[in-house]
Amino acid sequence: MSTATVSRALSQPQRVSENTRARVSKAVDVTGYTMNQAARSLRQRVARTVLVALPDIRNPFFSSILDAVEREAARRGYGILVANLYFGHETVWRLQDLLLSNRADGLLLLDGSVNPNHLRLLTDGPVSIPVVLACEEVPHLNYHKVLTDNAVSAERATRHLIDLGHLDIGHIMGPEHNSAAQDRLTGFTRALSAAHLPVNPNWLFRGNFEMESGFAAAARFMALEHRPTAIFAANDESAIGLLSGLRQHGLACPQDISVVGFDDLEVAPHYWPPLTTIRQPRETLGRMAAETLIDLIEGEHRATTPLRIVLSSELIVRGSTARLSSALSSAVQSAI
Amino acid sequence: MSTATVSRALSQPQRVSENTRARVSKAVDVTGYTMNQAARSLRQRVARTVLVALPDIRNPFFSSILDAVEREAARRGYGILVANLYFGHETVWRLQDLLLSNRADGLLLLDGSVNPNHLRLLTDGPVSIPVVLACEEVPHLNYHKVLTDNAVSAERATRHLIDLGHLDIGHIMGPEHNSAAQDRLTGFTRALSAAHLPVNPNWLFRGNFEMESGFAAAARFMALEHRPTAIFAANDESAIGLLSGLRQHGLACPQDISVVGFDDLEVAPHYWPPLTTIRQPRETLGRMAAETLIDLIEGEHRATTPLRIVLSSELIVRGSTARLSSALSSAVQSAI
DNA sequence: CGACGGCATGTAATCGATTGCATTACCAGC
DNA sequence: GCTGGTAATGCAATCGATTACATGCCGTCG
Repeated sequence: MSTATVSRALSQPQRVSENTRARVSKAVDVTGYTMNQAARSLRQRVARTVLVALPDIRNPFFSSILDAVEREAARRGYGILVANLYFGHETVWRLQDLLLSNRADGLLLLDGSVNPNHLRLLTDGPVSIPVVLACEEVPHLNYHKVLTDNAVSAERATRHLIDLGHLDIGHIMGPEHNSAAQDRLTGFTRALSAAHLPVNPNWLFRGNFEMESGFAAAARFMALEHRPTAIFAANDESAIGLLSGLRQHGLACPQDISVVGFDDLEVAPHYWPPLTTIRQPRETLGRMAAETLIDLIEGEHRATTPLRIVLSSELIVRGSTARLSSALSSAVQSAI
Repeated sequence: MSTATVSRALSQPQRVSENTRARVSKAVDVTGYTMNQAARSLRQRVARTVLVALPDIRNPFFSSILDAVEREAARRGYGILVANLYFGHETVWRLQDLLLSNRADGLLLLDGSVNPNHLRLLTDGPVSIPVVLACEEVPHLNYHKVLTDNAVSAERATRHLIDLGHLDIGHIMGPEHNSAAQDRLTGFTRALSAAHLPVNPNWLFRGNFEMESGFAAAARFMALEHRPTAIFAANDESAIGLLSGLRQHGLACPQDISVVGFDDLEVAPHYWPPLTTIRQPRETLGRMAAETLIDLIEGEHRATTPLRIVLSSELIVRGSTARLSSALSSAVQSAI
């Protein structure tokens, strides 16, 4: 039997006779044969691997998306190669190398902080590499995207604070060049405007999505002469850092201050106080992003206009937010 | 110029003349050439990729190790392929496939729950695959290992509780077939024995390293007639779940109960109360594991007896443990 | 009966980089 | 000027699976 027949028996069983198929699969069992992937990749010019680039793999938010991506990829016979970009501080060159050298067939980018021009080299170069953006957008790039509606969700979270009677509301922002952070800020200001509340620039704290930045914001918060009674944090980690910092300064949540987070980390319901937050459909997001990318690699959406899949998220009300007690409302105080 | 010369210019620059080297690197710049990794892998029979198999990538403990591994691997020109084993529930077959099909050159196994016999097929088969175990041991396997001393650390953590005057100490265990969990249990009982304290089987709560299992343990804890005054949890996640559950039942930490965790997750210092815990050198562990594996792949430690690198960890005392107030000591109570 | 279509299989080229061996070029020493 | 040695380069085989094309076989239909 020729190698060609064996190859066909394994990859296109319907192309060979019943008999041959049986003989081949028996031989495979006996010898423990496994196909050499390098040879196949070389010939087919395809790696059956996707490159996942994320801002910070240690962050459980991203790693649980990665988990979903891995599962979906495995289901479709793909492996995943992981690259950590450290919030865009790592360059895209390394990615380019991995992609052009035929180690990966496409890029799933979870980091909105990368340089759009560098990224464009990947898709607009001599060979156009399939790219899907997930979680975060990269400005001015018209790629396939799978996102949650950050602005709407942020607006929702902020309105929740307003509904509880809060009039003085601050925000812990994410990293400056991060689209998700920008969208959440947009939603935040939109909610305030809709309620005819001013946006006080002193109450916008720059953060970077990490716990320490929330913790640091607490010190700046305490230094304020006039403090907000509620804070919308751009993610759960900053919310937790903030709460930890405020507690050190003797402020109690939710009695003295209400805090809303974003992401619904695993720890959110078990934190004290349990965190009111926005739950993103992480599993779905990862799965759909992987699906979209693999479809793209296999030539599905090539011709169509870029997809933009927006998933909706959910406000989970827990213990870190409470109705404003009138004694604390500075607005009320000043009205008296 | 022949392709052979170009190949040599790129991979063994000292083998070609100054002049050729310059011409090649110029041409590379101009054309944006990147080597086809599949072709190289095929010829050299090497993938320059390591497979990292871990129990749960969503767990920040593992993902931060993964981060360190990725960094070290990248430094040495290797990519990483990630496989999630879900605490050994996924079989080793998929790994075997990846390894034998030349997609990865070696296995870094962070999961001690896999079936040792299946694993042995990888190393004792016709082709022996380099394997390094990290974090967790697999029983009866004499491979290279990079570990923290779980037993000693657990003993240390437990002794801390004893030193605070606690006499009734419980333990939230990890998954049954997990070596790290077993070692931590061993350390726990060793510390009790050394202090001539009995190990009360009612105070050993089976967990699985996840938050929910700690939370569930809280209910069983509350149902006890005679309750311990301190708990050593096999990891921070179970500690946090436990604390969350106990709080729901009205118990305050550390006034009513002291809790020690293990791992020093990022959230540990920001939890309430801040968690007393064991800090493992995660970065170092990941880096050394990757180093060892890549050395092994490149033929370094092949002949030598398996390395066993044990890293020491550190007790971090924070707010979740306190001296036993005599009013609460059941031992004291019964003595009255 | 002969032609033709469809199926199963074999033959050989192909993917792109590496590498053993052969060849050429160049230099030093006699 | 010739020889021996070394350095630089070229030639061609090689890795293992895939696949275009060719071949052979069988059954059907005009």
